[in-house]
Amino acid sequence: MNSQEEIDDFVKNGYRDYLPHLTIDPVIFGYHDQQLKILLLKWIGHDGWGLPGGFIKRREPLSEAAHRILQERTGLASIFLQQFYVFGDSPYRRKEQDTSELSERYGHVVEDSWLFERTLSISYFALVDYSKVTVTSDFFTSAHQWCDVNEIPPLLFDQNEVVEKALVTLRQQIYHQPIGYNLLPEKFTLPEIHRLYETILGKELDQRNFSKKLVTLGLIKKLDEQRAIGPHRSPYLYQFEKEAYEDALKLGIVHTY
Amino acid sequence: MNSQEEIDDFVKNGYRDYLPHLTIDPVIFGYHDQQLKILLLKWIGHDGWGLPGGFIKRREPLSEAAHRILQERTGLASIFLQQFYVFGDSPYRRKEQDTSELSERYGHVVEDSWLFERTLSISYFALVDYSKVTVTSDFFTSAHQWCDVNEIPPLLFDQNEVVEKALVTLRQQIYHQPIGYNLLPEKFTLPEIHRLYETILGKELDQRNFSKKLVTLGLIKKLDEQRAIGPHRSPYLYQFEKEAYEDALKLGIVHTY
DNA sequence: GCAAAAGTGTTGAGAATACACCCATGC
DNA sequence: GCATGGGTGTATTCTCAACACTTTTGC
Repeated sequence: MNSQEEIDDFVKNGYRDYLPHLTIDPVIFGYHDQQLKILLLKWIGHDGWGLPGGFIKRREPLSEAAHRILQERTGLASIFLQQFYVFGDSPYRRKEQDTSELSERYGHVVEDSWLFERTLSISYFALVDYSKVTVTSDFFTSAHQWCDVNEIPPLLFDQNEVVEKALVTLRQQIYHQPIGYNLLPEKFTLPEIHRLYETILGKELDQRNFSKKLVTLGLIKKLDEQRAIGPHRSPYLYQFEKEAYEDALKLGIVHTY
Repeated sequence: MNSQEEIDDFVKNGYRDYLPHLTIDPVIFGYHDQQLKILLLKWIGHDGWGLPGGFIKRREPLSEAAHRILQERTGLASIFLQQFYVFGDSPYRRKEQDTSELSERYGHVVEDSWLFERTLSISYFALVDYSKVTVTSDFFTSAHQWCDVNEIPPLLFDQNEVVEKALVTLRQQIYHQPIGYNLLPEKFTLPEIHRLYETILGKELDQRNFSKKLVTLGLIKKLDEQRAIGPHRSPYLYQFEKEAYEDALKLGIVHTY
């Protein structure tokens, strides 16, 4: 959607293809090299940064919409993506915010559009390796950044609360969901997954206890291979045991953090 | 909303007051006398039973809408009510189901209405004392029942899945949320809360370990009073410590079940 | 005194925590 | 041989689970 006609049609008639009043706003966590960041976009018509987002097609299953929106924005498919809350306590319309920049870029004044209606936000969070992502911009977004989770600026609407809740949920589920799948190579070392968990949880984890726990729970499996990493001892390689995560989730096994 | 004009206006023009494509469908758990039930309604136009539900007003905060719908249906306010999931993977319209009974009761054929559009369901669960509830019917519902959670019949759409997920969530949160507040008197006995937890969890809990746990966690506090209960030893009274529940939730303290 | 319900403590097993030294590799 | 990072075991504490008898009350 980049030509002037397409945008024109979307602003005027998009509600024919998409459900109004509802957006999917994923908090996309990106991990790389011991840094945990989230993807923020600069939306036209707003000064600050905000979450990516998109609309649901009229006949599109919700979870499909979430994956589509993520893929359109990041190019990534088959990603861990989970719904965690609906934010809908703000009854205001977008129009009551600022529409002048949209009007300016759009070429003429936008008086009314389904885009300005009140929206409820169905929030998902996802985990990606941000070094592998090429963020796609569109007409409505003028910039993007990967922002460290400890340095989130004030965001649009109630989105700081959204991000906070996403982070809490992610941390709660880290031992129940196969969160590392997209962030580590298929075969990885203990130090790698250790750093990943420390980064996501934002605190230190005892090296020996950590590996004991993951192996005892059966979440990972030691392989009979090592990786050469230069002038140091060669670490063993491990693999995820996906079934164990699923069992853990079903049985409600719970761990301390 | 019971007069013919009101219903007429709602069917034709309700979308002016309410957001289309979205319903709030609370799973209302009712506890009384060691029984855990859910409220089911018979909706016109459908053979089977279904969950209660309602629409969100255009300028109404989401959580307010949830409480309003619960109150309209049960008469109860200030109830424990929590959002737990959005179900939206079915892309079908209601119209593709059966509208003949609505047409029949409505007096003439209903060809098209915003009511038949595809809806996503924002699901909440609530806990009430069903002996204190007077269920309110309306034009669209012809009967209601409190149905034991172990004997749920096939429900409309994907609502069996909704109920199942509500029950799992309730059981997971029973030690984190002040779930007993509306179900027990302000001062209650250990056997009372013990029976409540056993009923909700659907299994026996060791009497001694159970009370130790609740007291150790600081969730309840022993009072210096007893209650006379006839020809038996008088049990002590206890009170909830609401702050402890809130701390438990924040700190992510976790228990086995 | 008897029937019915409430109250109370201990033990053993398993899990979580805290903690420090030796090993492998490439230069 | 040395610098760097990886690997490994044990002792202590705490939490969970299992388990049975005595006390109170009203009749």
